[in-house]
Amino acid sequence: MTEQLSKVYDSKTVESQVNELWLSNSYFHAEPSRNGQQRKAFTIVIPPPNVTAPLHLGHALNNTLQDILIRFHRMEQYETLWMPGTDHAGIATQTVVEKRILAEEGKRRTDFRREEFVKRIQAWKDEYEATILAQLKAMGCSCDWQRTRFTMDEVCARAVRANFFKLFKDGLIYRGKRIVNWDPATQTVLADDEVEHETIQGFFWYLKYPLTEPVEIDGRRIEHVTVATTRPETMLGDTAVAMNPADPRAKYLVGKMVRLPIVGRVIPIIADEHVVLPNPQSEDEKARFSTGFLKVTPAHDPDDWEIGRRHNLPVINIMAPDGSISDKYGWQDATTPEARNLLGMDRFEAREAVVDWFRQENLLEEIRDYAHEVGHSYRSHVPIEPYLSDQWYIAVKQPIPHLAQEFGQGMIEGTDVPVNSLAGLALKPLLDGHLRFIPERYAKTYQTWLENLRDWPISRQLWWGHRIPAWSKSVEDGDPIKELSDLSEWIHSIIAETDEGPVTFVCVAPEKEDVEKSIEARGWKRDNDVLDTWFSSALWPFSTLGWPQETPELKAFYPGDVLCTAREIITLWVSRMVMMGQYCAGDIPFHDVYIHAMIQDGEGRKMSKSLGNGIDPLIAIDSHGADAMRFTLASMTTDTQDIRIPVVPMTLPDGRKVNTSPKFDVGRNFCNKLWNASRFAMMNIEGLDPAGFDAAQMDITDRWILSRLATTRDEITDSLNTFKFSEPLGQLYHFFWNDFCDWYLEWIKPRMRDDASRPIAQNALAFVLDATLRLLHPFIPFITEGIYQKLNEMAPVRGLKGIAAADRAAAIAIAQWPVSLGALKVPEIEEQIRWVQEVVRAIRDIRSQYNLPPSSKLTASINAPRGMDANTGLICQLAGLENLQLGENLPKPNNAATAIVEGTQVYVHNVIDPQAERARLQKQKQEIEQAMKAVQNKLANPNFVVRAKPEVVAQAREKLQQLQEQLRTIEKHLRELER
RNA sequence: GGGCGGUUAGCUCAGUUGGCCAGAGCGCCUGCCUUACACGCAGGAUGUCGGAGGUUCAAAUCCUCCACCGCCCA
Repeated sequence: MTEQLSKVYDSKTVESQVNELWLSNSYFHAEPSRNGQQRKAFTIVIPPPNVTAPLHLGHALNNTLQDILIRFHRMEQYETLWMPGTDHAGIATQTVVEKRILAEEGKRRTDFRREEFVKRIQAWKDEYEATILAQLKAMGCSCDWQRTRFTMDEVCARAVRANFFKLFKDGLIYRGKRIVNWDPATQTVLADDEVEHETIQGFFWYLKYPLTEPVEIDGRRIEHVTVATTRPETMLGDTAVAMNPADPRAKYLVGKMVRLPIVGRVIPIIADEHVVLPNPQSEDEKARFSTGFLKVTPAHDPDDWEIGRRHNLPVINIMAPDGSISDKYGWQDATTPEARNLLGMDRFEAREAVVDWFRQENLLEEIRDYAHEVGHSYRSHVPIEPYLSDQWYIAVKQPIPHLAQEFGQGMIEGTDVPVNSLAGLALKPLLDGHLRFIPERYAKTYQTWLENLRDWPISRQLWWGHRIPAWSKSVEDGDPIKELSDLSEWIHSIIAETDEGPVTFVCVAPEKEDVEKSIEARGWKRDNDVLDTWFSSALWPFSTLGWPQETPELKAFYPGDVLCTAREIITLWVSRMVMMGQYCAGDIPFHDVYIHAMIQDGEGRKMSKSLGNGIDPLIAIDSHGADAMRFTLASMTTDTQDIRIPVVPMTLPDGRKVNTSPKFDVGRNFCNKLWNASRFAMMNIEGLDPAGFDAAQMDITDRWILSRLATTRDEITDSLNTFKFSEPLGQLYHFFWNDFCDWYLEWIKPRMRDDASRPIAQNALAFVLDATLRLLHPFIPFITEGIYQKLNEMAPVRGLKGIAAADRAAAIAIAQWPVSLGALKVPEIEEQIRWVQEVVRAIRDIRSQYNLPPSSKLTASINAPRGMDANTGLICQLAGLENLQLGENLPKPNNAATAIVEGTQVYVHNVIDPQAERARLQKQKQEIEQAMKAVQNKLANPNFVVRAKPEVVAQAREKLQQLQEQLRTIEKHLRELER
């Protein structure tokens, strides 16, 4: 005798056994050679989690959804690849390691040699990579683990080098001086989208700048102009004061000079339309706060940089990269004692010192409160400093001539984006409908971002990342590139203007270490910076498959199918993958982008470390099971953009305080129910003989459950094909819990004790259980696999001879998705059983209201049309009747409670409580009257009868008729009670 | 500032192109340890569909305005 399922469902045991089974059999390994005429490929690349920290609940959601799609397609017999891996997350990882080393050892990054420090980060990466991969496995993710990649491993590094060289060769990479978003804490530049904007309660300081000579305006003697600023310390770098030419004072002041306080620099007043005219009544806050005079600091403000360029102003950088005031980076006239006093101060210290100085000198006119948005580093969270620096850029709107043939040329209509530019390569597929977002609304985010895209700064002043493969030598005597003529085949060069004068940069082709060595031997120096993390992430869909080599994997699995990610990633990552996919691999990396919701706590707040409201997926798995967590997450996934998961604190046996959520109970209860129903089923299919099945001998409940199964199967298949997750789970929940457990299993019990009906029931039961497990498997893989394995032992063959087949797979993970069971759908049977259920419910209701215990057997009769009497047994069984008569025009016995079920009357005999019965009937009467009133009002409205669709009117009339009939019956019963 | 989303039962959410008395799960109330399951079974109660206008025979659903909450982008 085969051992039955254990009495209690224990998620931990099941999960570890099943993981062992899956991994030892490599069921998730995708093989390019299997992909061919018979099998289509289905590919998803994982959004590689950052090695910065363990996965959180958002990752759990993200990966659950991907796994559902992957398992569904694998069961549909696609050659399915889910490419796993992790991201080095340059700045984020370096920052956490720096923080930890500072906290634990009191050392800073600069106390280490570069290689040493990178080694320390590498160790961190190794630890977290292992943690993350283990977490994914614990969640049941069916990734192709043998292909696990890391954005900085050799394979990915090769792709990065190849792409950089390709871009360089195409002239898309250049060196530029720009005002960048500078993070003084981590001392690196940030891309626009790495800057977080926060509203800060700050001030506008009004500073008086003395004119070198007083000016008379309308008889008033003007000795100074007042500028307003939120960053007073930057005044040290002012090189002009600007005013709007439309300002009436402009004609007197433009061209005059002011003496810059503290520094003593004499700077001009210039006219520029950028300056906002003052207007105290304006809607525009800027106008209300404006004095009409704008201090211009080209080195420390992007707008001022533009003004500076228009007016050819000097650019004076007064800050060191760490944000302190310094005369070592371009500030040459810091000669006054006041100015020298500020050197070395932090920017915020300097701000106070400058304001103090103005106050003491009576040059501080006013201070006004001002709430404004200040950019903060998304990593270090310190305010961003607009900072002038030399960086590497990618030209995203520059046409690429050699791509014109394949992708076309000219501007995309209504934009300034050339079709054959990088931005165009990403935008066009969306406009052409080849790239689709689900939900659709997110396409707009993508589109708007690409249409307004600026060049992409790709260099980062970090040690952790792909070091930029560019070498430089300054252009002192002649052209240094000449000395490399022997290597010209392997290098490309550009000349750029830098702080130190013109410099030649060369980029070396990938895998040419000898060339690198050779040029270094000739005095060329490699760039110290690394590439933006997104540069390597952009290549992920094909770097992981071996690009630039033409590997079998690349041929079989590129382009992929779906990308599943969060919405804040659309611009950072999705767009760049499409861009580079087109540019490098000649096609978009996926055709569907599924954007999932963000998980919030019960109050609608983002889960975060600082709020302490996060839930660790491993805790959820520990307390409820991985399947339960997945079930809950998937069931909450509709197309809204947030999902709220109430968070409650919990203390573990070991004393740790952690968070969990009662929401996971939903999933756990479902799994428990599934386990027990399966256990019950298997107790009853022992000794099942497939040959003993005869479709002709099935009873109506078999036909009904098969029909429901077939319907459910089709609904779920459609839902999954349209990226719905909550809906199919709801359908499965209803089918399994209500149809299968509440009704079918109850009806089947007596048949299992009867030798004649047992073989039929057993086969039907085994088949339905098998199919149900398959349909559930993508959502709750562990438990379904665990039960399936047992089912394979108990009943190795489970087809229904002559009407339905079930393939015999060694594991449900690779078993076939149930094929269409359309022939088993019988609407008339579903309708009949629905009526039976209604009758049973009506009798149970009476039983409950009269407090008749379940053990008491009742007698009932039903006024039913002909043909329903076949089902009396089903009703008796589940309504607890010992006697039931069905017939037309049966009289209502005395002392019977009555119920009306869709035009038929149900009498439960010998219920002797006239008062209670009267109350019941009165209540029903009221309900019916209320409903009638609504319908009558409608029909009384001539406009309704004339204008509404005829079928709607007919429906209403029919409804009214039914209600009238019901009312008459109730009234009759009420009258009878009076006697 | 621009864009997007949300506001439906105590909680978390469904509600297709307007059309039966607005649904589910949890929670709540009543009764049950009915030999698969008390993480269960049976039954029950619960809604001014954020507010105000409008369109329509008919609005949770369409339009306008407002309020509040949230996210993304600058």
